[in-house]
Amino acid sequence: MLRLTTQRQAILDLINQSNRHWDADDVARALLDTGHSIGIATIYRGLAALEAQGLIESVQLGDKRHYERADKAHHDHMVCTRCGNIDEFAHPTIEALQRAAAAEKHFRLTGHQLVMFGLCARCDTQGGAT
Amino acid sequence: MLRLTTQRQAILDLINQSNRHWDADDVARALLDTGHSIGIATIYRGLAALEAQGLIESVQLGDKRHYERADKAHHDHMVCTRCGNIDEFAHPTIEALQRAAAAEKHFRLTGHQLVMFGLCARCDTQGGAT
DNA sequence: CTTGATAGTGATAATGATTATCATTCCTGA
DNA sequence: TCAGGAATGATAATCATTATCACTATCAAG
Ligand SMILES: [Mn+2]
Ligand SMILES: [Mn+2]
Ligand SMILES: [Zn+2]
Ligand SMILES: [Zn+2]
Repeated sequence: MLRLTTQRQAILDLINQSNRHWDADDVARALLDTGHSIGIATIYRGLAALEAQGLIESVQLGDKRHYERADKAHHDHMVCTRCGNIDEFAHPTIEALQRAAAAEKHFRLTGHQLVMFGLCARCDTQGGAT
Repeated sequence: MLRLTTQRQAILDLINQSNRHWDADDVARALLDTGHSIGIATIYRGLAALEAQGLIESVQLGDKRHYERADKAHHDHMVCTRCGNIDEFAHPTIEALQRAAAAEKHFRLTGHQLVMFGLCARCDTQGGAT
């Protein structure tokens, strides 16, 4: 049975009280900054345990796994390749077409991941060249 | 300037004469099996160099980068979580809707990656349970 | 044909995110 | 109170990929 320990509660609170996407290191830094003492291994285990319980969700972006609140409707992500910002979008029609594409190939779809890369509005406006 | 050395030619031939997706280790094993002697570092560099020239393309699947021929039209991937098989599909409407979703958020789209996970037709038919 | 500059190779060390170990501590239910 | 499972934290281990570095291949002069 999953124990909601002090450490796990701290991780969960941190994530639930925000609207962003956190990797393990983000969480570690934030908790240390707020006076918590928690080992990095515990953070990894805590994140995995919380996700297994459906209390948080995650996306694999590049080589890092990012965690976010689970109380949001399904959505996909747009990642700014300049500032790293992660925005979200939902598109029911795209989802439906995915199911159709899977069905057409007799593929039993269990999950998907759609990531769009590019420049967020802010980065696009500002720095064009290097 | 890019030199198409013996090693790089071997990598390129291997990939071009196949229809599958190769990670660095796949390439290493295949080349060793056919009598080639090539260091793993050279394979990584060769794959990167060939991709930079547009001679091959790659997809990041999980924690591994997979390379494939570049002479195919754009497509996305469906990965069987049981046997690891990677199938492909193209869906122009999904692509168009992605551009629309990006435009709506004033996001300058430069690339995307759509991966569907599930069971391929064969795995779905056969083993249901473990 | 010698150079010299530059690119490429291969063995191996280093990196960086994540997992595994393991001794220790915390909880919980009998 | 106590035994056993669950969790923690420090640290070692993994694993794909990169970086180093000494050495070799290529090529364009001179
Ligand atoms: Mn999100
Ligand atoms: Mn492909
Ligand atoms: Zn940005
Ligand atoms: Zn399969």
